[in-house]
Amino acid sequence: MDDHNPAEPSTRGRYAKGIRRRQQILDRAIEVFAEVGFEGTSLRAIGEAIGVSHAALRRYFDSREELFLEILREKDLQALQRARDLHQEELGLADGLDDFASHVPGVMALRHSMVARALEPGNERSRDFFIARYDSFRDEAITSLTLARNAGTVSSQLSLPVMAALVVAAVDGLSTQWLLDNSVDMHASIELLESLIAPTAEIHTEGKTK
Amino acid sequence: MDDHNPAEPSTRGRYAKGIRRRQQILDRAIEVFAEVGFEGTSLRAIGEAIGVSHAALRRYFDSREELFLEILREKDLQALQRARDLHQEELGLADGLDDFASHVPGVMALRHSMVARALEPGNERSRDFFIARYDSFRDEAITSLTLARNAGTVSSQLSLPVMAALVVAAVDGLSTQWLLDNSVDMHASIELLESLIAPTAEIHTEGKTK
DNA sequence: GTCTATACAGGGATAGAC
DNA sequence: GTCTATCCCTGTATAGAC
Repeated sequence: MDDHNPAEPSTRGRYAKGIRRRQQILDRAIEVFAEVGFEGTSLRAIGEAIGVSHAALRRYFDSREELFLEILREKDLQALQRARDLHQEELGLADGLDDFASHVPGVMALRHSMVARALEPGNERSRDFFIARYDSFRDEAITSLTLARNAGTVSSQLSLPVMAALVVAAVDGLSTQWLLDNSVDMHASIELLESLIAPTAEIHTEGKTK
Repeated sequence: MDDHNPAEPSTRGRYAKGIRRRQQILDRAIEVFAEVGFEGTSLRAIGEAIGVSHAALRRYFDSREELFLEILREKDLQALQRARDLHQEELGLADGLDDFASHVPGVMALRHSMVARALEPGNERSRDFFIARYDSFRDEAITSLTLARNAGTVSSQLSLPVMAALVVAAVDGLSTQWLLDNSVDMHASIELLESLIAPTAEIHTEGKTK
Protein backbone atom coordinates (compact mmCIF):
# COMPACT_ATOMS: atom_id res chain seq x y z
CA MET A 1 0.00 0.00 0.00
CA ASP A 2 0.96 3.61 0.24
CA ASP A 3 2.73 5.22 3.13
CA HIS A 4 1.18 8.58 2.43
CA ASN A 5 -2.25 7.47 3.52
CA PRO A 6 -3.51 6.91 7.03
CA ALA A 7 -4.78 3.51 8.04
CA GLU A 8 -8.35 4.65 8.01
CA PRO A 9 -9.24 6.87 5.09
CA SER A 10 -11.73 9.57 5.95
CA THR A 11 -13.73 11.83 3.69
CA ARG A 12 -12.60 14.88 5.59
CA GLY A 13 -9.45 15.83 7.41
CA ARG A 14 -5.85 16.39 6.66
CA TYR A 15 -5.37 13.68 4.05
CA ALA A 16 -8.82 13.72 2.57
CA LYS A 17 -7.82 15.54 -0.57
CA GLY A 18 -4.86 13.29 -1.18
CA ILE A 19 -6.97 10.21 -0.79
CA ARG A 20 -9.58 11.47 -3.15
CA ARG A 21 -6.90 12.45 -5.62
CA ARG A 22 -5.34 9.04 -5.44
CA GLN A 23 -8.64 7.36 -6.17
CA GLN A 24 -9.31 9.80 -8.96
CA ILE A 25 -6.02 8.88 -10.58
CA LEU A 26 -6.84 5.19 -10.47
CA ASP A 27 -10.33 5.71 -11.88
CA ARG A 28 -9.22 7.97 -14.67
CA ALA A 29 -6.27 5.79 -15.53
CA ILE A 30 -8.44 2.78 -16.27
CA GLU A 31 -10.73 4.97 -18.36
CA VAL A 32 -7.83 6.26 -20.39
CA PHE A 33 -6.51 2.74 -20.76
CA ALA A 34 -9.84 1.52 -22.12
CA GLU A 35 -9.62 4.19 -24.79
CA VAL A 36 -6.02 4.14 -25.88
CA GLY A 37 -4.43 0.97 -24.50
CA PHE A 38 -1.31 0.32 -22.49
CA GLU A 39 1.20 2.36 -24.42
CA GLY A 40 -1.17 5.25 -24.88
CA THR A 41 -1.84 5.50 -21.17
CA SER A 42 1.16 7.62 -20.34
CA LEU A 43 1.49 9.42 -17.06
CA ARG A 44 1.08 12.62 -19.00
CA ALA A 45 -2.16 11.40 -20.57
CA ILE A 46 -3.58 10.43 -17.18
CA GLY A 47 -2.53 13.73 -15.67
CA GLU A 48 -4.09 15.59 -18.55
CA ALA A 49 -7.38 13.78 -18.09
CA ILE A 50 -7.42 14.96 -14.49
CA GLY A 51 -6.04 18.39 -15.06
CA VAL A 52 -2.77 17.87 -13.29
CA SER A 53 0.83 17.59 -14.36
CA HIS A 54 2.35 14.17 -14.82
CA ALA A 55 4.85 14.84 -12.07
CA ALA A 56 2.03 15.10 -9.55
CA LEU A 57 1.12 11.46 -10.09
CA ARG A 58 4.39 10.36 -8.66
CA ARG A 59 3.39 11.73 -5.30
CA TYR A 60 0.87 8.89 -5.13
CA PHE A 61 2.60 6.09 -7.00
CA ASP A 62 6.23 5.13 -7.12
CA SER A 63 6.10 4.29 -10.80
CA ARG A 64 3.76 3.72 -13.69
CA GLU A 65 4.04 -0.01 -13.06
CA GLU A 66 2.91 0.46 -9.47
CA LEU A 67 0.00 2.61 -10.56
CA PHE A 68 -1.28 -0.12 -12.87
CA LEU A 69 -0.72 -2.80 -10.26
CA GLU A 70 -2.73 -0.75 -7.81
CA ILE A 71 -5.64 -0.69 -10.25
CA LEU A 72 -5.52 -4.47 -10.49
CA ARG A 73 -5.27 -4.88 -6.72
CA GLU A 74 -8.31 -2.70 -6.32
CA LYS A 75 -10.34 -4.58 -8.90
CA ASP A 76 -9.42 -7.89 -7.31
CA LEU A 77 -10.57 -6.66 -3.93
CA GLN A 78 -13.84 -5.41 -5.37
CA ALA A 79 -14.46 -8.71 -7.13
CA LEU A 80 -13.65 -10.63 -3.98
CA GLN A 81 -16.03 -8.50 -1.97
CA ARG A 82 -18.84 -9.00 -4.48
CA ALA A 83 -18.21 -12.72 -4.49
CA ARG A 84 -18.50 -12.79 -0.71
CA ASP A 85 -21.67 -10.76 -0.78
CA LEU A 86 -23.24 -13.18 -3.21
CA HIS A 87 -21.94 -16.29 -1.45
CA GLN A 88 -20.36 -17.40 -4.67
CA GLU A 89 -17.28 -19.01 -3.26
CA GLU A 90 -18.55 -22.36 -4.40
CA LEU A 91 -17.76 -24.26 -7.57
CA GLY A 92 -20.26 -22.12 -9.46
CA LEU A 93 -17.44 -21.05 -11.69
CA ALA A 94 -19.43 -20.11 -14.73
CA ASP A 95 -21.65 -17.88 -12.66
CA GLY A 96 -18.73 -16.11 -11.05
CA LEU A 97 -16.93 -15.77 -14.34
CA ASP A 98 -18.36 -12.42 -15.26
CA ASP A 99 -17.14 -11.12 -11.98
CA PHE A 100 -13.67 -12.50 -12.37
CA ALA A 101 -13.59 -10.85 -15.73
CA SER A 102 -14.61 -7.52 -14.23
CA HIS A 103 -17.28 -5.48 -15.92
CA VAL A 104 -15.17 -2.40 -16.29
CA PRO A 105 -13.95 -2.14 -19.86
CA GLY A 106 -10.24 -2.47 -20.18
CA VAL A 107 -9.53 -4.17 -16.89
CA MET A 108 -9.09 -7.60 -18.43
CA ALA A 109 -6.90 -6.16 -21.16
CA LEU A 110 -4.83 -4.28 -18.61
CA ARG A 111 -4.39 -7.49 -16.69
CA HIS A 112 -3.11 -9.22 -19.80
CA SER A 113 -0.61 -6.44 -20.40
CA MET A 114 0.66 -6.63 -16.85
CA VAL A 115 0.84 -10.44 -16.87
CA ALA A 116 2.89 -10.25 -20.04
CA ARG A 117 5.32 -7.89 -18.34
CA ALA A 118 5.49 -10.16 -15.33
CA LEU A 119 6.72 -13.02 -17.52
CA GLU A 120 9.80 -11.12 -18.60
CA PRO A 121 13.11 -10.38 -16.92
CA GLY A 122 12.86 -7.43 -14.58
CA ASN A 123 9.37 -6.40 -13.43
CA GLU A 124 9.81 -8.16 -10.09
CA ARG A 125 6.88 -6.32 -8.51
CA SER A 126 4.48 -7.48 -11.20
CA ARG A 127 5.82 -11.00 -11.14
CA ASP A 128 5.41 -11.29 -7.39
CA PHE A 129 1.89 -9.94 -7.63
CA PHE A 130 0.76 -12.42 -10.26
CA ILE A 131 2.53 -15.40 -8.73
CA ALA A 132 0.63 -14.70 -5.52
CA ARG A 133 -2.58 -14.09 -7.45
CA TYR A 134 -2.46 -17.37 -9.33
CA ASP A 135 -1.45 -19.19 -6.17
CA SER A 136 -4.46 -17.73 -4.45
CA PHE A 137 -6.81 -18.69 -7.27
CA ARG A 138 -5.53 -22.24 -7.38
CA ASP A 139 -5.94 -22.51 -3.63
CA GLU A 140 -9.51 -21.31 -3.85
CA ALA A 141 -10.18 -23.81 -6.61
CA ILE A 142 -8.70 -26.59 -4.50
CA THR A 143 -10.96 -25.63 -1.61
CA SER A 144 -14.03 -25.73 -3.82
CA LEU A 145 -12.98 -28.99 -5.42
CA THR A 146 -12.37 -30.54 -2.02
CA LEU A 147 -15.91 -29.74 -1.01
CA ALA A 148 -17.22 -31.21 -4.23
CA ARG A 149 -15.13 -34.32 -3.76
CA ASN A 150 -16.40 -34.80 -0.25
CA ALA A 151 -19.92 -34.40 -1.59
CA GLY A 152 -19.13 -37.19 -4.01
CA THR A 153 -19.57 -35.20 -7.18
CA VAL A 154 -15.89 -35.24 -8.08
CA SER A 155 -13.90 -38.42 -8.48
CA SER A 156 -11.41 -39.04 -5.72
CA GLN A 157 -9.03 -40.45 -8.30
CA LEU A 158 -8.11 -37.06 -9.66
CA SER A 159 -5.35 -34.79 -8.38
CA LEU A 160 -6.79 -31.64 -6.89
CA PRO A 161 -3.83 -29.33 -7.60
CA VAL A 162 -3.67 -30.54 -11.18
CA MET A 163 -7.39 -29.95 -11.57
CA ALA A 164 -7.17 -26.54 -9.93
CA ALA A 165 -4.48 -25.39 -12.33
CA LEU A 166 -6.61 -26.61 -15.21
CA VAL A 167 -9.69 -24.75 -14.08
CA VAL A 168 -7.82 -21.49 -13.54
CA ALA A 169 -6.08 -21.90 -16.88
CA ALA A 170 -9.37 -22.48 -18.66
CA VAL A 171 -10.92 -19.30 -17.30
CA ASP A 172 -7.77 -17.41 -18.14
CA GLY A 173 -7.38 -18.74 -21.65
CA LEU A 174 -11.04 -18.39 -22.51
CA SER A 175 -11.00 -14.75 -21.54
CA THR A 176 -8.20 -14.23 -24.05
CA GLN A 177 -10.16 -15.83 -26.85
CA TRP A 178 -13.29 -13.93 -25.90
CA LEU A 179 -11.51 -10.59 -25.85
CA LEU A 180 -10.22 -11.29 -29.33
CA ASP A 181 -13.49 -12.66 -30.63
CA ASN A 182 -16.73 -12.12 -28.76
CA SER A 183 -18.39 -14.97 -30.61
CA VAL A 184 -16.40 -17.41 -28.49
CA ASP A 185 -18.80 -18.68 -25.84
CA MET A 186 -16.57 -18.86 -22.81
CA HIS A 187 -19.52 -19.44 -20.54
CA ALA A 188 -20.37 -22.65 -22.38
CA SER A 189 -16.78 -23.88 -22.31
CA ILE A 190 -16.49 -23.32 -18.58
CA GLU A 191 -19.76 -25.13 -17.97
CA LEU A 192 -18.47 -27.96 -20.09
CA LEU A 193 -15.36 -28.24 -17.96
CA GLU A 194 -17.47 -28.20 -14.83
CA SER A 195 -19.63 -30.99 -16.15
CA LEU A 196 -16.54 -33.02 -17.03
CA ILE A 197 -15.09 -32.54 -13.57
CA ALA A 198 -18.34 -33.07 -11.67
CA PRO A 199 -20.35 -35.36 -13.94
CA THR A 200 -22.89 -36.36 -11.30
CA ALA A 201 -24.01 -32.81 -10.72
CA GLU A 202 -26.34 -31.05 -13.09
CA ILE A 203 -25.43 -31.82 -16.65
CA HIS A 204 -25.54 -29.23 -19.37
CA THR A 205 -26.00 -31.26 -22.50
CA GLU A 206 -25.16 -28.78 -25.17
CA GLY A 207 -23.38 -25.48 -25.42
CA LYS A 208 -23.78 -23.41 -28.50
CA THR A 209 -21.52 -20.93 -30.21
CA LYS A 210 -23.97 -18.08 -30.14
CA MET B 1 4.66 -10.97 -45.71
CA ASP B 2 7.27 -8.63 -47.00
CA ASP B 3 7.34 -7.15 -50.44
CA HIS B 4 11.07 -6.71 -50.42
CA ASN B 5 11.78 -10.36 -50.75
CA PRO B 6 11.48 -12.54 -53.83
CA ALA B 7 9.06 -15.43 -53.81
CA GLU B 8 11.84 -17.96 -53.70
CA PRO B 9 14.66 -17.02 -51.40
CA SER B 10 18.04 -18.12 -52.65
CA THR B 11 21.33 -18.24 -50.85
CA ARG B 12 23.01 -16.33 -53.65
CA GLY B 13 21.95 -13.56 -55.97
CA ARG B 14 20.87 -10.01 -55.81
CA TYR B 15 18.65 -10.31 -52.74
CA ALA B 16 20.69 -12.89 -50.91
CA LYS B 17 22.30 -10.42 -48.58
CA GLY B 18 19.03 -8.74 -47.79
CA ILE B 19 17.43 -12.05 -46.99
CA ARG B 20 20.27 -13.09 -44.75
CA ARG B 21 20.16 -9.73 -43.04
CA ARG B 22 16.45 -10.02 -42.49
CA GLN B 23 16.84 -13.43 -40.91
CA GLN B 24 19.70 -12.15 -38.81
CA ILE B 25 17.51 -9.38 -37.47
CA LEU B 26 14.78 -11.83 -36.47
CA ASP B 27 17.23 -14.20 -34.82
CA ARG B 28 19.01 -11.51 -32.88
CA ALA B 29 15.79 -9.81 -31.88
CA ILE B 30 14.48 -12.92 -30.14
CA GLU B 31 17.81 -13.31 -28.38
CA VAL B 32 17.72 -9.75 -27.16
CA PHE B 33 14.14 -10.19 -26.08
CA ALA B 34 14.99 -13.25 -24.01
CA GLU B 35 17.55 -11.16 -22.17
CA VAL B 36 15.82 -7.87 -21.61
CA GLY B 37 12.12 -8.36 -22.37
CA PHE B 38 9.68 -6.49 -24.53
CA GLU B 39 10.42 -2.93 -23.53
CA GLY B 40 14.14 -3.49 -23.50
CA THR B 41 14.14 -4.85 -27.02
CA SER B 42 14.31 -1.52 -28.77
CA LEU B 43 15.14 -1.20 -32.41
CA ARG B 44 18.34 0.46 -31.28
CA ALA B 45 19.22 -2.51 -29.05
CA ILE B 46 18.59 -4.97 -31.88
CA GLY B 47 20.59 -2.88 -34.29
CA GLU B 48 23.41 -2.64 -31.81
CA ALA B 49 23.49 -6.41 -31.37
CA ILE B 50 23.95 -6.75 -35.12
CA GLY B 51 26.23 -3.81 -35.63
CA VAL B 52 23.82 -1.65 -37.55
CA SER B 53 21.85 1.49 -36.86
CA HIS B 54 18.22 1.27 -35.80
CA ALA B 55 17.12 3.05 -38.95
CA ALA B 56 18.50 0.24 -41.08
CA LEU B 57 16.03 -2.22 -39.60
CA ARG B 58 13.14 -0.37 -41.15
CA ARG B 59 14.29 -1.42 -44.59
CA TYR B 60 13.17 -4.90 -43.61
CA PHE B 61 10.22 -4.24 -41.31
CA ASP B 62 7.61 -1.53 -41.42
CA SER B 63 7.54 -1.15 -37.67
CA ARG B 64 8.68 -2.72 -34.44
CA GLU B 65 5.28 -4.35 -34.16
CA GLU B 66 5.68 -5.97 -37.56
CA LEU B 67 9.13 -7.20 -36.66
CA PHE B 68 7.82 -8.98 -33.58
CA LEU B 69 4.85 -10.39 -35.48
CA GLU B 70 7.25 -11.76 -38.06
CA ILE B 71 9.14 -13.60 -35.34
CA LEU B 72 5.91 -15.21 -34.17
CA ARG B 73 4.88 -16.10 -37.71
CA GLU B 74 8.22 -17.77 -38.21
CA LYS B 75 8.03 -19.74 -34.96
CA ASP B 76 4.51 -20.88 -35.78
CA LEU B 77 5.63 -22.12 -39.15
CA GLN B 78 8.56 -23.97 -37.63
CA ALA B 79 6.33 -25.58 -35.01
CA LEU B 80 3.82 -26.60 -37.65
CA GLN B 81 6.57 -28.12 -39.76
CA ARG B 82 7.92 -30.08 -36.82
CA ALA B 83 4.44 -31.27 -35.96
CA ARG B 84 3.99 -32.54 -39.51
CA ASP B 85 7.35 -34.26 -39.47
CA LEU B 86 6.47 -36.06 -36.27
CA HIS B 87 2.88 -36.84 -37.27
CA GLN B 88 1.66 -35.14 -34.15
CA GLU B 89 -1.41 -33.52 -35.54
CA GLU B 90 -3.57 -35.81 -33.47
CA LEU B 91 -5.10 -35.25 -30.08
CA GLY B 92 -1.75 -36.08 -28.50
CA LEU B 93 -1.91 -32.64 -27.04
CA ALA B 94 0.34 -33.18 -24.08
CA ASP B 95 3.08 -34.50 -26.30
CA GLY B 96 2.81 -31.64 -28.72
CA LEU B 97 2.66 -29.11 -25.95
CA ASP B 98 6.37 -28.56 -25.69
CA ASP B 99 6.38 -27.78 -29.34
CA PHE B 100 3.51 -25.37 -29.12
CA ALA B 101 5.37 -23.65 -26.36
CA SER B 102 8.50 -23.37 -28.48
CA HIS B 103 11.83 -24.29 -27.02
CA VAL B 104 13.43 -20.98 -27.74
CA PRO B 105 13.59 -18.96 -24.55
CA GLY B 106 11.47 -15.88 -24.68
CA VAL B 107 9.19 -16.88 -27.53
CA MET B 108 6.28 -17.70 -25.25
CA ALA B 109 6.78 -14.48 -23.32
CA LEU B 110 6.96 -12.50 -26.54
CA ARG B 111 3.71 -14.11 -27.63
CA HIS B 112 2.07 -13.04 -24.40
CA SER B 113 3.24 -9.47 -24.89
CA MET B 114 1.92 -9.37 -28.41
CA VAL B 115 -1.40 -10.97 -27.47
CA ALA B 116 -1.82 -8.34 -24.78
CA ARG B 117 -1.28 -5.60 -27.35
CA ALA B 118 -3.74 -7.27 -29.69
CA LEU B 119 -6.45 -7.01 -27.05
CA GLU B 120 -6.22 -3.23 -26.92
CA PRO B 121 -7.51 -0.49 -29.22
CA GLY B 122 -5.23 0.10 -32.15
CA ASN B 123 -2.78 -2.69 -32.99
CA GLU B 124 -4.99 -3.95 -35.81
CA ARG B 125 -2.21 -5.99 -37.36
CA SER B 126 -1.58 -7.90 -34.16
CA ARG B 127 -5.25 -8.41 -33.51
CA ASP B 128 -5.86 -9.83 -36.98
CA PHE B 129 -2.90 -12.14 -36.57
CA PHE B 130 -4.06 -13.60 -33.28
CA ILE B 131 -7.71 -13.85 -34.26
CA ALA B 132 -6.62 -15.95 -37.22
CA ARG B 133 -4.21 -17.91 -35.08
CA TYR B 134 -6.77 -18.86 -32.46
CA ASP B 135 -9.29 -19.63 -35.18
CA SER B 136 -6.79 -21.96 -36.74
CA PHE B 137 -6.01 -23.68 -33.46
CA ARG B 138 -9.66 -24.20 -32.65
CA ASP B 139 -10.24 -25.61 -36.11
CA GLU B 140 -7.39 -28.04 -35.69
CA ALA B 141 -8.76 -29.07 -32.33
CA ILE B 142 -12.20 -29.60 -33.85
CA THR B 143 -10.70 -31.78 -36.53
CA SER B 144 -8.93 -33.93 -33.97
CA LEU B 145 -11.98 -34.13 -31.75
CA THR B 146 -14.14 -35.14 -34.69
CA LEU B 147 -11.87 -38.08 -35.36
CA ALA B 148 -11.96 -39.04 -31.72
CA ARG B 149 -15.72 -38.77 -31.66
CA ASN B 150 -16.04 -40.96 -34.74
CA ALA B 151 -13.76 -43.46 -33.07
CA GLY B 152 -16.16 -43.48 -30.16
CA THR B 153 -13.76 -42.17 -27.56
CA VAL B 154 -15.48 -38.82 -27.21
CA SER B 155 -19.12 -38.44 -26.30
CA SER B 156 -21.30 -37.29 -29.16
CA GLN B 157 -23.31 -35.26 -26.67
CA LEU B 158 -20.65 -32.62 -26.36
CA SER B 159 -20.31 -29.57 -28.55
CA LEU B 160 -17.11 -29.70 -30.56
CA PRO B 161 -16.54 -25.93 -30.89
CA VAL B 162 -17.09 -25.46 -27.17
CA MET B 163 -14.66 -28.26 -26.42
CA ALA B 164 -12.12 -26.92 -28.88
CA ALA B 165 -12.12 -23.49 -27.28
CA LEU B 166 -11.66 -25.14 -23.91
CA VAL B 167 -8.69 -27.21 -25.02
CA VAL B 168 -6.94 -24.26 -26.62
CA ALA B 169 -7.66 -22.11 -23.57
CA ALA B 170 -6.25 -24.73 -21.24
CA VAL B 171 -2.96 -24.94 -23.12
CA ASP B 172 -2.80 -21.17 -23.24
CA GLY B 173 -3.63 -20.56 -19.61
CA LEU B 174 -1.37 -23.30 -18.33
CA SER B 175 1.58 -21.84 -20.18
CA THR B 176 0.98 -18.59 -18.33
CA GLN B 177 1.02 -20.29 -14.96
CA TRP B 178 4.06 -22.32 -15.87
CA LEU B 179 6.00 -19.27 -17.03
CA LEU B 180 5.26 -17.61 -13.70
CA ASP B 181 5.93 -20.70 -11.65
CA ASN B 182 7.76 -23.69 -13.07
CA SER B 183 6.41 -25.92 -10.36
CA VAL B 184 3.03 -25.90 -12.07
CA ASP B 185 2.74 -29.21 -13.90
CA MET B 186 1.06 -28.15 -17.10
CA HIS B 187 1.72 -31.51 -18.69
CA ALA B 188 -0.34 -33.24 -16.01
CA SER B 189 -3.20 -30.77 -16.29
CA ILE B 190 -3.40 -31.21 -20.04
CA GLU B 191 -3.39 -34.97 -19.72
CA LEU B 192 -6.14 -34.66 -17.17
CA LEU B 193 -8.24 -32.67 -19.59
CA GLU B 194 -7.60 -35.24 -22.29
CA SER B 195 -8.70 -38.04 -20.02
CA LEU B 196 -11.86 -36.13 -19.12
CA ILE B 197 -12.69 -35.53 -22.76
CA ALA B 198 -11.77 -38.98 -24.02
CA PRO B 199 -12.22 -41.23 -21.00
CA THR B 200 -12.37 -44.50 -22.89
CA ALA B 201 -9.02 -44.53 -24.57
CA GLU B 202 -5.50 -43.42 -25.07
CA ILE B 203 -5.45 -41.42 -28.24
CA HIS B 204 -1.79 -41.06 -29.00
CA THR B 205 -1.79 -42.59 -32.42
CA GLU B 206 -1.62 -42.14 -36.16
CA GLY B 207 -1.26 -38.99 -38.11
CA LYS B 208 -3.77 -37.31 -40.25
CA THR B 209 -2.92 -34.92 -43.02
CA LYS B 210 -5.13 -31.91 -43.01
C1' DG C 1 1.16 18.24 1.38
C1' DT C 2 0.35 19.23 -3.13
C1' DC C 3 1.84 20.50 -7.28
C1' DT C 4 4.48 22.86 -11.43
C1' DA C 5 8.51 23.40 -14.04
C1' DT C 6 12.26 21.55 -15.79
C1' DA C 7 15.92 18.42 -17.17
C1' DC C 8 17.51 13.94 -18.70
C1' DA C 9 18.06 9.64 -21.13
C1' DG C 10 15.90 6.95 -24.13
C1' DG C 11 12.06 5.40 -27.42
C1' DG C 12 9.89 4.84 -32.59
C1' DA C 13 9.40 7.01 -36.73
C1' DT C 14 11.19 9.58 -40.59
C1' DA C 15 13.88 12.44 -44.26
C1' DG C 16 17.62 12.83 -46.96
C1' DA C 17 22.76 12.19 -47.78
C1' DC C 18 25.87 8.82 -49.60
C1' DG D 1 21.33 -0.47 -48.02
C1' DT D 2 22.87 2.03 -44.54
C1' DC D 3 23.90 6.15 -42.34
C1' DT D 4 23.14 10.62 -39.53
C1' DA D 5 20.17 14.05 -37.88
C1' DT D 6 15.95 15.20 -36.27
C1' DC D 7 11.15 15.10 -34.50
C1' DC D 8 8.07 14.37 -30.77
C1' DC D 9 7.10 11.19 -27.52
C1' DT D 10 8.05 8.51 -23.02
C1' DG D 11 9.20 7.44 -17.62
C1' DT D 12 11.94 9.15 -14.17
C1' DA D 13 13.98 12.54 -11.11
C1' DT D 14 14.63 16.86 -8.69
C1' DA D 15 14.05 21.75 -7.23
C1' DG D 16 11.25 24.83 -5.51
C1' DA D 17 6.55 27.51 -5.42
C1' DC D 18 2.53 27.80 -2.45
